[in-house]
Amino acid sequence: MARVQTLSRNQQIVLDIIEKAKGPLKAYSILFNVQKKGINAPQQIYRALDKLIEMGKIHKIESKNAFVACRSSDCEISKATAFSICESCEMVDEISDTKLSKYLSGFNHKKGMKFKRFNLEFFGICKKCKKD
Amino acid sequence: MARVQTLSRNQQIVLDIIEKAKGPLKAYSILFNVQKKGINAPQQIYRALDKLIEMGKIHKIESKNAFVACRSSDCEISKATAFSICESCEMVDEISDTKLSKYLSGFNHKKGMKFKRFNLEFFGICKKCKKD
DNA sequence: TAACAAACGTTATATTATAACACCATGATA
DNA sequence: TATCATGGTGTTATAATATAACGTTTGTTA
Ligand SMILES: [Zn+2]
Ligand SMILES: [Zn+2]
Ligand SMILES: [Zn+2]
Ligand SMILES: [Zn+2]
Repeated sequence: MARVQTLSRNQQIVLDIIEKAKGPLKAYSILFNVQKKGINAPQQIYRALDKLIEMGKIHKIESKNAFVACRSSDCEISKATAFSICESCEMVDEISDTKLSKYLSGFNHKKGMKFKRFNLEFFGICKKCKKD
Repeated sequence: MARVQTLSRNQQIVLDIIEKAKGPLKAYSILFNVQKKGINAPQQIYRALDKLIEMGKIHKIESKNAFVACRSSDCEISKATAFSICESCEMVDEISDTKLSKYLSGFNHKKGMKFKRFNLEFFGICKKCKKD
C-alpha cells in the first residue's frame, strides 16, 4: 500500500516556491527566496530538492541545472520525463504524451541493456517568442 | 559547400583525449590531463569543448556534466542525440537508431512549438554490471 | 600590407553542489 | 524504560563546474 508522503517543513517551503514559479528555478535562486523563512544554507535546499525529486514532485532540467514542479501524472515518479524548452525565453513545459512515453519506455538498447528511466529534452523557439 | 573543419591546436588536444577515453570525461579531468601540454586554465578547455560541440565532434552528457566523442554519424551535428548510461559503471553509449531518431525528429509539441534539437538520456544497468 | 576574425593565455570570479559534524524528534525494539 | 535506528535540521567549510574580462597572437582575406 503506497502510503501518503508527508513533506517536512523545508521540503514544503521549497516545493511551494517551485510550484508558484512560472519557469524553472535554480537552487541558489530558491535559496535567496527562502532566506526570510530561516533557510540559510545551500545544503538545506539541495536536501529538499533531492527528496522532492525522489518523490516525483519536481524534476531537474539537466541542461539548465534548474528545477520545475511536476505537472504531469504519467511520468511515473520521474522514471520517464520529457520537456520542451524554449531557447529564447527559457520556458519549460513538461510533455505528457502517452504515445511518446510508451514508445520510449518500450525502447530497448540493441546491446541488451534494459532501461529503467529516461529523460528527454527538446529545444526550440516557443510560439510566443516566434511572434516577437 | 561544407568545407572541412580544421581544428586548432587546443581543440585537437582536447579532442584527442576525449576520443581516447573509454568513458565520458569531465572538463577538469581533461584539464589535469593536458597540463603537461601547456594548457593551464579552465577557459582553454571550455573554449575547445564549446567549439567541438558546435562541430558535432563531441557531445555533452548533461546529467553528468561530462563529454564524450561522437561515434555516430546520424546525430546530424548534435541536433539529435541519444545516449544510454549505466548507473553503476558510468558507461555511456551513443545510441544510433534510425527509427528512434526519425520518430523524435518528427515529434511535434501539441502546443505548436517546433523543435530544432533534442537530447535523450536513458538510464539503466549495463550488461556487464548485471553479471557482477 | 591592412583589416578582421578566431584562437590564445591569463587572472579573477561566479555558479553549482557536496562533505562533514553535531543536534533533535520520532518510532521501533529489546 | 532504555537503546537504537531513521530522517530531518542547522551550520561551516570546501569541492566542482563554468564564465567574465582583458590584452595578445595567429591566420585569412581584401
Ligand atoms: Zn512529471
Ligand atoms: Zn520562448
Ligand atoms: Zn553523435
Ligand atoms: Zn555498467
